[in-house]
Amino acid sequence: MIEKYDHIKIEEKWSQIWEKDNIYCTPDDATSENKYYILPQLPYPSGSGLHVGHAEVYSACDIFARYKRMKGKKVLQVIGWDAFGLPAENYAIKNNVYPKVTTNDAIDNFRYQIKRMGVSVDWDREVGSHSPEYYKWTQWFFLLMYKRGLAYRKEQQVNWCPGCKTVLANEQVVDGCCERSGDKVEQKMMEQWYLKITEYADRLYDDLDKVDWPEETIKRQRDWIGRSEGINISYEVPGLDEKIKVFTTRPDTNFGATFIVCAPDSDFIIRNVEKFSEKEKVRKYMKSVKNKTELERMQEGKKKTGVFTGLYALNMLNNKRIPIYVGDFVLASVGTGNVVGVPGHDKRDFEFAKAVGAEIVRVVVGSDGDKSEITDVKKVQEAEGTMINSDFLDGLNINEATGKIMDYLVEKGWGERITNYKLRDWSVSRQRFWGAPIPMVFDQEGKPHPVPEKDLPVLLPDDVDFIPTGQSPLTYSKDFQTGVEKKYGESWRREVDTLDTFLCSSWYYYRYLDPRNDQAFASKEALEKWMPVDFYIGGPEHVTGHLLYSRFFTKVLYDAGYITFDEPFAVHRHQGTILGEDNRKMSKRWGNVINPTDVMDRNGADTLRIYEMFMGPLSDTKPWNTKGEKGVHKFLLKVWNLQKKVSESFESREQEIEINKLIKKVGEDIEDLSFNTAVAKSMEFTNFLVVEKEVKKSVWERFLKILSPFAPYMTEELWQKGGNSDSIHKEQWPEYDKKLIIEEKIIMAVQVNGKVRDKIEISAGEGQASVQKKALAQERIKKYVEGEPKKVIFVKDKIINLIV
RNA sequence: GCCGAGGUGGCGGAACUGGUAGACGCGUCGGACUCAAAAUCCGGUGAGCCUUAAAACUCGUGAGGGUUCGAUUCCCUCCCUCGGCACCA
Repeated sequence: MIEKYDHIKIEEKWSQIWEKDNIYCTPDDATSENKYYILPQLPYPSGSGLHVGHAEVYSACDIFARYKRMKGKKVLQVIGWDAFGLPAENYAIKNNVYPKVTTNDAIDNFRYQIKRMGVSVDWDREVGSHSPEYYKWTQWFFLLMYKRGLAYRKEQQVNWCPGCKTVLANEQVVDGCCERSGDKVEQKMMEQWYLKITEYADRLYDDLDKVDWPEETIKRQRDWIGRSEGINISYEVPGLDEKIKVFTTRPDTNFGATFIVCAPDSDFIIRNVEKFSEKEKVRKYMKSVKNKTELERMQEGKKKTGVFTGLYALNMLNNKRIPIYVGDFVLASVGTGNVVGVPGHDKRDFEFAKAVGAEIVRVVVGSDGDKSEITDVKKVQEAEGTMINSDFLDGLNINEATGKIMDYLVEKGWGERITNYKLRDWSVSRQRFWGAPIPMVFDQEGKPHPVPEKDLPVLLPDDVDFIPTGQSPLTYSKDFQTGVEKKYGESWRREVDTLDTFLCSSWYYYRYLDPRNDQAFASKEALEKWMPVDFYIGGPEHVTGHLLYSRFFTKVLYDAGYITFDEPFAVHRHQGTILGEDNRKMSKRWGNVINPTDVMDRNGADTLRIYEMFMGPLSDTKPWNTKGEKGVHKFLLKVWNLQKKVSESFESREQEIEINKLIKKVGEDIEDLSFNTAVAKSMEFTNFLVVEKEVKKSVWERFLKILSPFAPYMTEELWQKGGNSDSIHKEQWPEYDKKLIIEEKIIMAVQVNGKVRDKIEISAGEGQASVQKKALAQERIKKYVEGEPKKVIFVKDKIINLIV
């Protein structure tokens, strides 16, 4: 009799042994050739503990890590904590507990759960972004940016969350609301620190060609950067001593331009409003727009409004005078803040033309050949087409015309080719406590100076009142300013804002390489050896935030000469969302939250790992099913019970063939991240062994090996029970024999007129003549085929199709 | 509105470069074990038609069309779901 499968006992036992033997430490003999760096996204240690979504990422990464190790790679697998951030601080405000305390509790809990899952992490390299040893380097990165002219202070309209009482980056505003609290985000003028990510827009856009990321992720990031190639055209404005400049990507339609519209807050308007003959109306309009709240703008939707300035611009292409308007559909921050209106070929321009009564001219004919007047929004022609009413452009298609007129405008000195971006500089100041202090000090005149590197880290003080006032809580800390005057000068003060936590997570993958280094964020040797990350799993929600920022940081490091590569993540994949059993997002509100600890309690860590992989493809959104979880447990039970059939003397060619096929299939599936089918095949194999009388020992041992990345605990137990004294996790991935997995007999479908009518057994590689003869001899085929078929389609080893 | 991903049994999902659709698991039905239940084990299970049963046949991968000996897979049109962006000129 074999003993019962007691997952609790087995898992506790091996956890301790593995930890004692430190079997998952990063190998010393790693080189840049044989290394493999696996990175699960840095988790935020929330108070509610590990989520099944985290467990999915760690399972996938760990299976991959274990597989790579067995294939001879020197694996670095690590974990750390994105420990600063708003939830801990909000909790502190409510319950008056210091964030450091709650955060460290949460980390302890996460660490315990991840260890219990059997994730083969090198715990000596654990990092937390809230430790001074870590944020010293976050501050160092800020100073590096500052030294390179990439960090600057500017007063500007910022996104302000009234709930969190802090500024947000564009990336943290979702549908006009704060992504954390859900409050409607307001616009506010504030002086803030910015990082000049826009300087890297082109490289961030182009270098996406170098990485192996999901196509849609690359596309989304490019859309976010929003590069558009166009031209700035300057038009003379009679009666004004300056020209008006507009940005357009469609200069080909310029013969159809009938007006210009400026944003109410564009530089041109602000500078010249006094000179407008209609200045009263314009001022009134500017004021009314300014008073509009975000909400009112939303409600008004796309309704176009505007007023005439009294000025005209001269379109030098056709010497037409075109009126200049002010309209709030034009955004000051885009292009030059002024647009040229071509109502026949841009819906927004059409709507504006209708609203103010401007002329509409057709200059492009689409594929439908329609040359009629454009009288309705539906007729606005924005697609490909051929130029008309456009002088020397007539007859060209719009792309040729665009090139030609750009050259012409540039040559005449009327225009300048320009690239425009949607990407804005990254606002990094936060009026919150629980973050890394910005390492700057202000002198008597309020001029900022960087804190010298030797004075880092600027420590977060303890004497802080968390009640949000809109001022950073650090403003009220005495400790924080203590000694500043002595160190830097009379009435010098520290910057009291903290850094956006996305700065902490923009470089964490470097710290793992050399986590205890106090001379550098990581040594040159470590960086050279381990980077770039070979495999990175993270959520799709970070495409335009974290992933973009990390790439930016890496490029800055590259330019500063610290590293020799300029993309951090060679391969990146996303995990999908795991829904509750009711197909809704897991939430306390719905009471449908599945807790990984409960799963491990009832069925074990191995079941948790395998079930999460078996649910479906990694990147899919998929619902949890507790019954399915049980099915996986049953599978492990079957494997467990097989141990009694293992026999050293038993021989079986069939088992030999099947295990060889399985080794091939599981290996390939892991490489493709098709963990679900790898599990399915292992189940099939188990079902096959269940009906066997005995199991050949070497087949059994190879099976345990390929199952070990998925079920590290049970396979270790069975491995050592079977007489092995060292860990199964130090074993190599078994090789398969190509000759053995070639099918000898094939069941071939016989089709008549494309419909399957029968199946015959043939030997592999059998020729057409022989197969056809067999097929025609079948009783069921005879029913359909009288005499010779008209035509026969034969694909070797696949199909025979008889056409009658 | 635009962009992206995707629609396969009762459910989660399989299916190589076009070649036996529905692997594997769940559920369900029937059986074994049991005084009984749970657990476990064995067998059936896309729909329809017919039926005591079996065989056979027909239909089936969101809808409609096309290419092909053959389409879940390729092409066109449309519908729906999810995700992203949202006056970006």
